[in-house]
Amino acid sequence: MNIREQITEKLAAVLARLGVESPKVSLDLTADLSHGDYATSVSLAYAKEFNMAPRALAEKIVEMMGSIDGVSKIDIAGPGFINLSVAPGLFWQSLESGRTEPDMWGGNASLKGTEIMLEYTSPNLFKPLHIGNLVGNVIGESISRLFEFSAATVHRINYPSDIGLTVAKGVWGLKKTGGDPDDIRALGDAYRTGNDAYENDPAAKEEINAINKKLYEGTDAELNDLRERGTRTSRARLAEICKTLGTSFDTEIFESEAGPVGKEIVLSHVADGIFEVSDGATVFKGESVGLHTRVFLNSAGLPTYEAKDIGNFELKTRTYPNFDRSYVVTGVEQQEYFKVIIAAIRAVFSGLDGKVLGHIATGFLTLTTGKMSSRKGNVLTGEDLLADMRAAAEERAAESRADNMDVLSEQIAVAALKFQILRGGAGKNIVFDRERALSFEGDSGPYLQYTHARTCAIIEKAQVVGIVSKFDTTATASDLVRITNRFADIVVRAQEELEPHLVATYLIQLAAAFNSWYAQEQILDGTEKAAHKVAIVDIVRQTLKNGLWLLGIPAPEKM
RNA sequence: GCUCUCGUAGUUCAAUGGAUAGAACAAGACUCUUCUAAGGUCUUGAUGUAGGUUCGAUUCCUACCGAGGGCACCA
Repeated sequence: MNIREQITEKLAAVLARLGVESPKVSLDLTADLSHGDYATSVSLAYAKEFNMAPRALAEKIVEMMGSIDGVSKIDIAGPGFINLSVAPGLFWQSLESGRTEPDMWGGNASLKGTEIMLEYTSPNLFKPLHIGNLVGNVIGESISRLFEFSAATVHRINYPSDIGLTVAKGVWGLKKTGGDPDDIRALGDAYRTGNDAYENDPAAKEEINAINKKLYEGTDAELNDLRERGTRTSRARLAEICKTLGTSFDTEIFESEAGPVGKEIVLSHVADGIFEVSDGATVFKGESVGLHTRVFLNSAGLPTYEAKDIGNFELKTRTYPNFDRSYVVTGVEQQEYFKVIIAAIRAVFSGLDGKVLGHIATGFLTLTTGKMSSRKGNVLTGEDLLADMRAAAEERAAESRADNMDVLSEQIAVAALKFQILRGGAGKNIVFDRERALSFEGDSGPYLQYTHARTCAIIEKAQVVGIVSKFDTTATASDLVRITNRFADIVVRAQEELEPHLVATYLIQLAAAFNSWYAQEQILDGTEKAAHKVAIVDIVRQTLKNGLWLLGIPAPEKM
């Protein structure tokens, strides 16, 4: 039992003795370190129930709690908060455990034995990676890692669209341009050609619709071949980008597979009334559960996106029948859509009681200025954005100490991009400021990387000088040490709330505290205190490293 | 029309119903003969409006104003 649980339990016991039935105990990390490490407002919350002044109740609670092992100080402050300070010895003990098992530092086992399916990224093949897909990838990957850091088994699932209008536009474009379907550039040009034609040329629109139909039927060998090859090319490109971004999927489910499966399931649940036929279409009436009606099979009998998602779910559960939770990460615009889909899934599939089915919404990414540096002058793609970051990073990387400039500039670019996406709440829209992201200053991914690289440099130098790092367990705990030790608490909350930004803001706080300390303190000062200070640097280094990993941001050792 | 998000310094973001609403950027002033200045130190500056619930509201409720999304055969 950790200190937090001990305090919570003791508080609950005291309240119970005072006569509160099933007391609610809040125990928070203090916002201000001068208030101690943990604070509770129970005395304010229960003051009225006891008809006592909050401070008087606080005094009574504190008196009844007596002393707690590992708590060095209990204060009553302000209107009646009870502030608790953790004994320094406990910090050193905790931080030391982080140095003994560095990869586990900050992690927990709260989801041990839990199997989680997480679907994210889900791009349209034949089309360059959209910014929305990129945002989904970044957030999905980070949430995956948060789960893994709580000892869950995570299955990363990609659900690419390999059939439908987008593909038809690309295939039409390939025929028109005569482009090589094995060449990613030709494929991009073909898609753009098809997309423009679809919007501006009515005749072409009809041809594309016809191609779409034929592709669904799968009867035209030439079209099938173009689709096949284009899909392969596009997937290869996607794999490269995912590698850069640090994602590796366990399973891919294609829209073309999900369609027929979903259609069959929908048809088999018309008789039992889950789906009904309305105006020739097969629909799910969401109104009964406060939602809206959606079409699952259109009047031509073809599966819509809705039915495909039913099929997708079926295919996922065939692969991972023992899952406990299933999440899909997509843009907020699909929030209402997924409420209906989840309701339909719960109606259709049995055995889902007690299982979590969730939709994680990500905000839109827009740019501050109207000027986008799109390569082709129209829409800024996820790839363009990454390339932009990369170009700027190369300039900085050239002045660095890194051994491999190419690797470093890519790492910096990924950090800059991901941090911008992960610094705010997951469902909030992201206003991407290119100038700021490219400056690599202030609160940013590269700032965190730089701080990490700085800690690495100190550790390396300490080794050269021959210092054996070791905590002085009699020392008092500085703010930096106390902040560092909060890592595990932050991780738990971020995982429970599915909010990577809690980790991001925490790391900024940690890095700022470290850099401030670093500026005042000579670490390798030649005294016996150096061993202690190096140990602190080492655990800060590990915290930054593990925290960056949670965000999916690489942590280079030299910059 | 119905419905879901969201309105916090000039800008971009924080604040699990709690203490003095935190950062960063921008502006200005300092700071590298000392372990990485992508750093550090200091100064200025904000809760859309009106009510309500509460010991306490940026947070919860209602209305209004403003921005964006969704609402049947597209994905």
